[in-house]
Amino acid sequence: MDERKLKVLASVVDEYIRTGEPVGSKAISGMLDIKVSSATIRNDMAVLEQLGYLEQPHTSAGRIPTFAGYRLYIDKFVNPVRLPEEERTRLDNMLEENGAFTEDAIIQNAVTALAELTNCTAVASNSAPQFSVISKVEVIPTGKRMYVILLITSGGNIKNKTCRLEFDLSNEQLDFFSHYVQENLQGVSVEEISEETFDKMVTALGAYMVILSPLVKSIYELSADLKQKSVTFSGEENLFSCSDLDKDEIVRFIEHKNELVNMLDDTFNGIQIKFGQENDDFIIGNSSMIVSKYKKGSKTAGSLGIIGPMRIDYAKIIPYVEYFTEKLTLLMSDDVPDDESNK
Amino acid sequence: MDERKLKVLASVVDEYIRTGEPVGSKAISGMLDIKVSSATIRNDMAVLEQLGYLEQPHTSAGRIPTFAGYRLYIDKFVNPVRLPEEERTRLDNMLEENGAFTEDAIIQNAVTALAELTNCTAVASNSAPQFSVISKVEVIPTGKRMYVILLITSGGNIKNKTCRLEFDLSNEQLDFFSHYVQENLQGVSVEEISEETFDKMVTALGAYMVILSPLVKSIYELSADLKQKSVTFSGEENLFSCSDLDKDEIVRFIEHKNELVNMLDDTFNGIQIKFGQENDDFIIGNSSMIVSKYKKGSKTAGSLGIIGPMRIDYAKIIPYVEYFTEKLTLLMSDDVPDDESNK
DNA sequence: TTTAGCACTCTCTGTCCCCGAGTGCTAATT
DNA sequence: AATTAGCACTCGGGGACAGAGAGTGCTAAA
Repeated sequence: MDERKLKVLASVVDEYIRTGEPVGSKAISGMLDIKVSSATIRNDMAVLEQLGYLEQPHTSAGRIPTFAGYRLYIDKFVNPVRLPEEERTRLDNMLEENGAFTEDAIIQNAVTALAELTNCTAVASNSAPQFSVISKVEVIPTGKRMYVILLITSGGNIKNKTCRLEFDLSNEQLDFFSHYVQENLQGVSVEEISEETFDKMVTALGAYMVILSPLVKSIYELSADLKQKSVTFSGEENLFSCSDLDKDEIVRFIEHKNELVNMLDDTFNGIQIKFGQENDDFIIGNSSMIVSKYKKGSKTAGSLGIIGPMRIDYAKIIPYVEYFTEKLTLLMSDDVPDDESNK
Repeated sequence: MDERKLKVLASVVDEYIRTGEPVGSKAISGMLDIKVSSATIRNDMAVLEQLGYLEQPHTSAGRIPTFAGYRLYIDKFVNPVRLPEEERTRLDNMLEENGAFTEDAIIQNAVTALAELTNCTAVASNSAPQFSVISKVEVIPTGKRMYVILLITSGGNIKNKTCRLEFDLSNEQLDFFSHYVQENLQGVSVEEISEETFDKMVTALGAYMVILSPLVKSIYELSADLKQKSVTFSGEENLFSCSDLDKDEIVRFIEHKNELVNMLDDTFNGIQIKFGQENDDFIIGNSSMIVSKYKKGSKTAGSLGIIGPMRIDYAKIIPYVEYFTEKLTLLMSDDVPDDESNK
């Protein structure tokens, strides 16, 4: 593969990203550093087409990049810049806006910021709660036979659930139950909680289970919630302003957006770029997803990235995604409340 | 206004709702119970146009209803049916799905159900928390200098906020503060909480404020949250499948959906139907909003309804909105946790 | 290997024209 | 006075057609 042919490919992609129109040989010959005629470019483009990097919408039109063309372009020609220092501190501030001390809030901030910065749809998966430790369990009576169960993790995630009992609960019984769950759940990592944990609990509670089962069930559900990967979105509207994307596909995508969880984490480390092929069911054709993973301690805790058109300024966006995931990794690992100093 | 002319108007609206095409005189003459020629209908339609109930997209097309035409049609011809008993119990179940004991959860269920049933976008405003009583305030230490403030209302609304102190807090200080806020906020209605409440608190805490101010600030923010009207949406995607609505307007609407709060409650009691005029900025042209209010006790607590195309089956949807708001009024007023029986 | 030249292809745009649906008006009918 | 039949008219939509323009592939020369 010729040096010049690569440059031609790059120019086609650049120009196509800029204008959205198929690019002709004449336009290219005018913008290359080396001076060659349009006929030469035509020959090169024919070869690039043969190799599968370019295609023609119809005979008398210019060329547009194929998936493979974009891929090669990104590999060879996109050099993400390092964000300048002042931009970094600006982003840091965005992440910590509104006193975001909890993992959820930080991720929410990251997703919101990313959507704003890129004018794309930003998305993050988060299974960090799974790698946290339960730092608090509270059973709070709030009314006649009504209780709120509160679970707080070392990452600052807070989950609550209201439940109603079938029978009255005496203060002693409540104390007994509260102590039991505190003893047996506080300090336990979310990962470790299993069916067994609850089997044990049921056994330990014995005859009390008749009364307490809604409470136990709620705790069970909350802990299941914590184990669940969650997905956060921001800027879904932005998709609609990309003329390249099919509105109906966008709607379908938004309706099924939660199914994205699985594919989000299905990546290697580092920046990943995926294209929306036409045959993928709930992914938008001509869309591009730029994601990277973040960690909590040594474990991958989730992914963060954007979804936009394939015709997008990769060089500008990649650094943002990179920086945010780096930063999330830091914040997840260091900046979480330190639970050994609990009261 | 002639009896027959009214029937003509009704037929035009019916037919236009069914087909989405302008309706001609011939079609009408074939579907009226009285036998009249198309020429007669033409004369009637000309009058109806003069009166502002119908309009013509262009000279050689049929007529379509104007806003006034729809309005008259709804007033005179839409007789909402009473939902059959089995449908009512089905809806009741939808409202209580997933053990929805809290106001928020019930409203969420109502909105979701309404969106599903009608294939429209459902929306609800909720200022019920404002009319509740604070039933619990908890200050929960969760880590080094980290605390969670928890506010629970009699309606079962739960709000929490994590905050970080600048200085260490001793157990005694924490107890003191916890007791102070419990004494002074529990049992107080959310409405009554004001700047004064916090002025008093600041005075009472005196020198402690240096340490405690983040906690006080958090409580302040949480109580402000409770006072705030919130809006809940469901089924935004559904708007996109109405061919009558402009996609760009839908996007603009979704981007600004929170601004709907104000206009939502700006209605009389009972079913209200509003049309999206073209000049309204963030409202979708050709859209129709069917809303009704629900109460908590004697006070209006919010509105519930749907947004869809003007060409919609009013007779079918109105009963749903009516039933849900009736039901919400019941649930808000009776079915909330009863706070005088707190532990 | 590159380039100039040329014939060719295909889309896009505008024009023209006709068809059909629906109208308004007039004159006749009930 | 109200209704109807009849008729000329209007307007949008769709198909056919032509010309312009952009871009190509190929050939032959540099």
